[in-house]
Amino acid sequence: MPESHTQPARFPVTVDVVALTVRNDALHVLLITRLIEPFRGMLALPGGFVLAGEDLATAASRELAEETGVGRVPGHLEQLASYGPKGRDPRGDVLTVAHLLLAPDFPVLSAGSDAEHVAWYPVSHVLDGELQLAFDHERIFADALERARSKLEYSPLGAAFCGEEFTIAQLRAVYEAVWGTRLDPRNFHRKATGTPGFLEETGRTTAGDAGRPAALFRLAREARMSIGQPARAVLNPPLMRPRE
Amino acid sequence: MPESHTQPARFPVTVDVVALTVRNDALHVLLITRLIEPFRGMLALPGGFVLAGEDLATAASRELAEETGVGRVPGHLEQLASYGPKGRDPRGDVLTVAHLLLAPDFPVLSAGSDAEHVAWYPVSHVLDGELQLAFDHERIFADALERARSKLEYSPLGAAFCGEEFTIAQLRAVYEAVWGTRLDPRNFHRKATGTPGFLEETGRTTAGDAGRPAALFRLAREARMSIGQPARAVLNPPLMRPRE
DNA sequence: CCAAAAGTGTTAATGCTACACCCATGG
DNA sequence: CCATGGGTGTAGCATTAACACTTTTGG
Repeated sequence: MPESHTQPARFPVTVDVVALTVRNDALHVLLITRLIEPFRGMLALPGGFVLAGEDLATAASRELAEETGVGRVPGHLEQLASYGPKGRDPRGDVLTVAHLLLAPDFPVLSAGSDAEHVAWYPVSHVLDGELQLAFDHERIFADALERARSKLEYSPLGAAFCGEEFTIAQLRAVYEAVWGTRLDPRNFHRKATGTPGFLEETGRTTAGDAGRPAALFRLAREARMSIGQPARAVLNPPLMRPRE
Repeated sequence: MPESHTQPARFPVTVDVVALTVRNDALHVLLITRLIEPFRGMLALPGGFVLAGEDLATAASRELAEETGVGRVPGHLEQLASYGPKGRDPRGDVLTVAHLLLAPDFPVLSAGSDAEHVAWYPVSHVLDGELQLAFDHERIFADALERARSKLEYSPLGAAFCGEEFTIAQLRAVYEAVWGTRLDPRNFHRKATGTPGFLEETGRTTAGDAGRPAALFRLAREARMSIGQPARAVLNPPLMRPRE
């Protein structure tokens, strides 16, 4: 970090969050409707300016909490990448540090902070162009989706979409929704339960649904560290998504 | 990117680069010796402030070129992650966007820009604590190393450490240096040459060394896109590093 | 001819895919 | 007792790891 010849410029820095969840077996993304210019009336990723004395992860979860009206945002938050500062905001050069949240479905209290409408939207509607995003958020969203998809292969973070306890079928539904593929239930079951350090049996089972009750699992201790925290538990060999 | 209640703070933004290369079969990292406070006399990653109107990748390669005295920096440059802005620089809150460069061995012209000594250092000396880095650069370095190691598994970027043309043995030496493991030459050869879309035969061979001459290869067209550019060619199935 | 490095063949172990089959529950 | 989903067994295929062996050069 040596000094440059030129005066160091100072930039406004924002955090934007691509929050993903699975509801009704479909992947959804959290979007706000902008009520002010620029891009008034358009959809955008939730986010906001980093305040003085604040860290990136702090800013990201603060903004999310403010805009969704949730006390503490559940799930796994991680940094994605930074974009800019050149030419991505008509008002001037703004650097944004994008983040990725993988979360269980949680209700958003729409009139969160400053009258910006927040809601979950199906990812498919963004991908097929039916919903358009402001700024360069479409690109950030695409990068986030690719990151999420590849994370499921080699990390236990698929479970970040589930609650504390979940069945193998629920976990499989996550993989199918994120990857957009069908997976063989039997082979998935074997792979998920057979991977050391991934899942832990709770001993309890579901009841009330059709068919045989399913055993409930939770993330194993070592894997649980990586939800919300930077630790790196790894699935080895990876759970590979089918190619083309 | 909605407005916050508070006045948006403005931050100085730097780019830091973890430049890696393989020389003498050992992984090396490019470091500068700081000649000014803070951390005067200590080693640090090359980098500097992002200028007004500049993009992150531009700033990173500009700083690298300035500090090494090289016209155009060779190899593959990609963004790693952002750190800060809180509490990482004693002079105040500075956000840094770290980058990763995988490059063939190139000479650094030491009196590059503003009298900061630049040189390649063995990665092992940083890992074992013999060399200590300023700021939070030790952590950034660790993240970069892990990124480089995993990139070799599923991307063709190992070739970014080689020149235009290279033998399979040279490529294998890269993998061994980065991963710190030995690989079976025969199996590596088969895997490297047998992976579709990875390598392309040039038809030419080496001469003058001991033993049978080796065939020279270059990256296949589709894989070459990902050197220096954001494209994502993928090795599938991955070339896995041995675990523990 | 010998040493050295490049490159090929072969075999056993491992992991994955596909699918037959059994298990446990609700209606 | 049947439909529904949970869960296990197993055969065939692909990939890998280990290593014997052949090829092609320089000395």
